[in-house]
Amino acid sequence: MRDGPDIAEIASLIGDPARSQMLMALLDRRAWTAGELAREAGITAQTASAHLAKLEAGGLIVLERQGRHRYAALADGGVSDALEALLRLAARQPKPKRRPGPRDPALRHARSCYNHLAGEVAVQLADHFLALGWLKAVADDGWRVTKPGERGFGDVLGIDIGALGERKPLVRPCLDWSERRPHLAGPLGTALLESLFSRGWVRRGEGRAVAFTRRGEERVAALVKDST
Amino acid sequence: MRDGPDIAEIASLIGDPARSQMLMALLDRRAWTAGELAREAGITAQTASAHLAKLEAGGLIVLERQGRHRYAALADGGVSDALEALLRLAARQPKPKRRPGPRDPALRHARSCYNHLAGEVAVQLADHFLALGWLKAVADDGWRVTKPGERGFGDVLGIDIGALGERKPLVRPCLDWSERRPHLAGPLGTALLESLFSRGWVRRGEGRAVAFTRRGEERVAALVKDST
DNA sequence: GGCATGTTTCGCTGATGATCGAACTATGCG
DNA sequence: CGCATAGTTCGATCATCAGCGAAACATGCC
Repeated sequence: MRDGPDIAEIASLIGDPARSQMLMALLDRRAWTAGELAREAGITAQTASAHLAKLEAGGLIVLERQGRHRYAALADGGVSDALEALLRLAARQPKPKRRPGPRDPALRHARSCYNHLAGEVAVQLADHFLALGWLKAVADDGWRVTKPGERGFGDVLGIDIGALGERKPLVRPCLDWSERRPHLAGPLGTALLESLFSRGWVRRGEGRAVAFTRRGEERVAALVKDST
Repeated sequence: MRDGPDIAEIASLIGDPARSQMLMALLDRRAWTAGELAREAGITAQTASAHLAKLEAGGLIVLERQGRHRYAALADGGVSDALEALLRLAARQPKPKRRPGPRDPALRHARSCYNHLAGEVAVQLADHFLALGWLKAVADDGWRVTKPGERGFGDVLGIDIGALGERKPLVRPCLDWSERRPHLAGPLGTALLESLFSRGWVRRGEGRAVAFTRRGEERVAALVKDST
């Protein structure tokens, strides 16, 4: 005799490691094929197929056939809200059993973390934005974009803060796995990575690695030096 | 080789039916003893003990010994945020396998749903507040308290809207299990139920039932008739 | 048509984890 | 001191479900 909706069913859908990894990948708001998600989660195609069917039945994702591919995407904003809330919860747990960081130097330097930038460079950029006063630390471990920040992100990086919408946390700190210090996540973090791609400052490398182009390396180095 | 925090671990903690039921109970922001939670979840004390240990290890709850009791409470607002996000996700799923509603007429009429009021009366009240313009429907299936609403809730029910704090959704619709129409949830829903208790309009009945006193029945009937 | 690729279905196996009975410890009461 | 109540630990059982191999199905390309 329970009242209200069944939260356990939804949570246990997210609670499987393979499924949660797929959902994390989908947080970038793009649609992924079943095969891509299988590879991302490190499972075979059969298993992935079963997982996708369950996620769809649970209303967490929508599936669309297109040719011989089947694209999956998060069902709506409510789903990403829930995932992000869980992410925030999970982020604050110390993880003693985890390795201190990626062994690959390229990964240490710059990599993608879901839909934003992580690694050495990402942490340096966060420091830089804070030092310039583009971001301000606010209560409860949060960050806020300042007025100068709105101008700065627009002028220097071509990011229109206003266009990012009203989503509650426009930017929030995400603890960097290798650096153990925060880098930018949230809509602004996503926009930052997209800006770097579209300006040709970075390219996708092996796996999660992100390779800086010569021009990108120079521009970012100049930015960071500027603030010290 | 995963990046970022482990969302699956947290989600699977919530994903167990017994544990999720305990967490739902704890959403009322009070501290419950281990035994109470065991009864609430319909499991034995041993099992509950194991669950509580896991929830604590996962950082979802905090435990405090006091004499021979052990009180459990949600760790912080981040946890209830995540639970509410999941609740919102779960609420929109049709549940064909579930019975249409409680058989007990008393339960149909008025009962508590987590920390707010549910049942016939609760839905009537929601209709009433909307009709009076105290609440306004806003985008994305939400509700907002209007200026007249702030005065009304204060004058008629003694609820100080300003004192409810800045928690993002001050009020949100919660689909009523028996009526299949929304009633008030969120901080305002909680305050409403508390107001009814403190004014002596309702008393706790058997289980989840809420019994209206003679005076309470009259006052609510007058309120609702007013708006038609 | 024939072939490669992407996806799904079927059947089985194995591991995880929830559950409870029983016994044990800790606290409060008289 | 006993006694009662609250909570925990231990061990064993049992159901659930992720996972994969094998084979089928679907689609696009030549």
